[in-house]
Amino acid sequence: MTPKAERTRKHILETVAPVFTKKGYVSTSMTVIEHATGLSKGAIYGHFKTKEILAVEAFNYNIRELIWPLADQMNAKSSALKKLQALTDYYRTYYEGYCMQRGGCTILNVGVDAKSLNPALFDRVKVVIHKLKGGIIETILQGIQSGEIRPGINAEQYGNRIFSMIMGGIFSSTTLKSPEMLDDILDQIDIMIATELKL
Amino acid sequence: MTPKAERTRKHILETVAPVFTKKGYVSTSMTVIEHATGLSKGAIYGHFKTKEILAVEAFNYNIRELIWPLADQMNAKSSALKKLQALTDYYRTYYEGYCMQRGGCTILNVGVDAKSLNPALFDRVKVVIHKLKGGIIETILQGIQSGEIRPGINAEQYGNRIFSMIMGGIFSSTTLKSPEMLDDILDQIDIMIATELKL
DNA sequence: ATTAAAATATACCGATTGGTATATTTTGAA
DNA sequence: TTCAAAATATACCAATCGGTATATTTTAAT
Repeated sequence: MTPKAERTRKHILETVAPVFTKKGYVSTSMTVIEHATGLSKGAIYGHFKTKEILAVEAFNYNIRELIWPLADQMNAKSSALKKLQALTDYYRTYYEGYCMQRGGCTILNVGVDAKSLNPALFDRVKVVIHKLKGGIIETILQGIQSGEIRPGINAEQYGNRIFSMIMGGIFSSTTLKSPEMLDDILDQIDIMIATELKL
Repeated sequence: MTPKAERTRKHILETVAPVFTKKGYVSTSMTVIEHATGLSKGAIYGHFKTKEILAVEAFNYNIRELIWPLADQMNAKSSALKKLQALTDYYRTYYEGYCMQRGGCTILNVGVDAKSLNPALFDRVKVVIHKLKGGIIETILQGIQSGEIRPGINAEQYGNRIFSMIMGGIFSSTTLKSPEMLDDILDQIDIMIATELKL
């Protein structure tokens, strides 16, 4: 790929990704994409064969920028409990740092939007959710092995709980425009970790 | 209104409400509505002035069937703790009883979908959420007054938590098609009530 | 049974949808 | 500087969008 093409491709993805997150797949028309990117349909279709493919790649772009920093922050810690702390800390800055700038939570919005509208995209969301949840579960298991977390703990159960609580907090915060609701849920997760998981 | 008109109006709303919930506002075209109801555009526009009005009324129809049974089940109990138990019990049968038959959770789906697509509808969702949350908060306050719940409890905080956890559980369950995730969150809420709220 | 009104169907409207064929411009190696 | 290839713009396509004017059918009171 030509350097110019690579630049344009990235430009399209980074300007279009938040639009898809905010407006959804169907409502983000090619005309909207033309205006947002300042490019013509010819240019856009030169880089992405269909709108559906563009939506999937935009989602992947969002996830790359969303999951990587989170994984980095978690991996920077060696202790399992500190990794979980890094998780809640990440989402404490999430609302203002990511959500507001990217048209909402990509996982939540695309998860709801693509379910019965774009099967390829919905499959991708499910994979990402499984990865995210899997990371939490793995951390809990690591904590059990290292003696930080109580051995009797059901890692998958708590992984599901933590994930669901974060998603619920994001839904409440974004629809009611009150970041405190997410913060409070994150505090609750911290308490749950300290009182139920911690050995 | 003529009895026939009233029947047709109800027929439209009850067949179209789950479609809007499932496919979202923009993707539910008038052609889709024609096929779903077996009626023509002429008939539909005879009962509802615009698509936006139809969507709002379909949402109200959904909520009427969603919130009323919940309110009934809660009001049937006199004790605050039993009212909260009725809340979690309601959502324990929710996934199979309502969600699956109505194209998903109306509050979650419309909350995400209408946010940047249909302001009138989004305002309605916010009102409904406030009512639902308000009912939980009121119940907690009643429990404090009756001596069932610890006096120091922040009712609004716990109301927000319970609501967010339910929404998060519904999101997880519906996107991953695993009802157990919602059930587990509901168990967690019960535990939270028993260990933190209960006097 | 008649009949005006109410309910519904038909046929159409301009605008917009995703997508494409082709013309034009831009790029970068020679 | 030249020039083929790559990138982008233009102009268009059929299909579908929400909505409406009008014709037809159905209703229900007389």
